[in-house]
Amino acid sequence: MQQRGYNGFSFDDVALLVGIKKPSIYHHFSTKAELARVVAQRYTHRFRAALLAIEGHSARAPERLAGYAALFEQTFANDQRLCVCGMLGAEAQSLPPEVSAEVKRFFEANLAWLTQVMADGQAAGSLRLQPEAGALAEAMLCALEGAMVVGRGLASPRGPQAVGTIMISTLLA
Amino acid sequence: MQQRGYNGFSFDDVALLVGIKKPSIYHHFSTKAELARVVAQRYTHRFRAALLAIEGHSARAPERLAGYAALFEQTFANDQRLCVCGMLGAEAQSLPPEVSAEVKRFFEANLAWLTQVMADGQAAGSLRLQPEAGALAEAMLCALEGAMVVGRGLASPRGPQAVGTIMISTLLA
DNA sequence: GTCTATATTGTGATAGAC
DNA sequence: GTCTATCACAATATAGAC
Repeated sequence: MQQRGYNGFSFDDVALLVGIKKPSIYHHFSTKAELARVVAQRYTHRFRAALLAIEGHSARAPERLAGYAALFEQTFANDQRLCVCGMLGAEAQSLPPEVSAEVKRFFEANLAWLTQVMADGQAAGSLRLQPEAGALAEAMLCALEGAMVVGRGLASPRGPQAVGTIMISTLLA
Repeated sequence: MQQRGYNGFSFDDVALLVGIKKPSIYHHFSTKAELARVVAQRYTHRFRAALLAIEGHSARAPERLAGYAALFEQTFANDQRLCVCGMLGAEAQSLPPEVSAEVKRFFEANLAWLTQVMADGQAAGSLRLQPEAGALAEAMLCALEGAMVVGRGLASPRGPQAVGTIMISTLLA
């Protein structure tokens, strides 16, 4: 899904990848939509865990944002893989509703976390006060998701970390 | 292609859309890859024309950037359509080479134009001097492409114009 | 849990008439 | 330039044996 998208992968691809035959997949997932929904759900769950790890590791907002960008970089550095929900977000209009609903939850969780980080940074004096925290969060998320798409389109090794660094430098107080 | 992506649309969809039968399409495009390549090429060509129009209409960098963001907004406002090359960029790893090559040209042209606008703004004193113009251009492009993906994923009416406005306000001197 | 076999539909593409 | 008819194949999904 990260490499070819929901419409670009088939049960045959999955079967080849995990080493079982195509019909055996149906023992684990009833439909393709259900498989994609679970993948997106797990991805969001692991992403939330990574956000908690950043909070434990970094105290100040700029460092937390750098850690956040590093999450995207780790994904992209692995053969230019896209964020699962970035890829699915682009395909949202041709996705089963239960899958796009999961994608929506991912973005909402990211915006909520980023908004809190931005607000903390503003209160601590490390981040600029304008625009408001929610707007800064939106810009950061869009820039990183976009960096994966553009980096892939350019077939460029330059990934989200580079764009994240640029964004942070414009966000500092 | 803007709504469902390269892997998400078929010749049947196109036939229904333009009102001819599926095989008739082959009189105009020899393969699906060729059709996508031409669509991306035309899109890039029209986008270049729109950039020239912005130059003629706005003189200062901030206004030109607002006009640039408005281009993305116009696309997105029409039923949350994605930038053709943003959609194809996400799918790049499952695209025929001649199509992804066209996508690459689109992003290169955008970065070149944006970099010039940023450099002009820096020289005129309207835009911040750090980071360098090329980095500001990269951030702006990624933020706008990402805004379409995230906006779609969130099923939100909030589009690239809103994110563009946020970006510009962080870029002002 | 995994398999073989198969149903059913969709898809890119071609042949050849008009 | 468009059509009907058709091909070859790939897709999601099911039936039923082991």
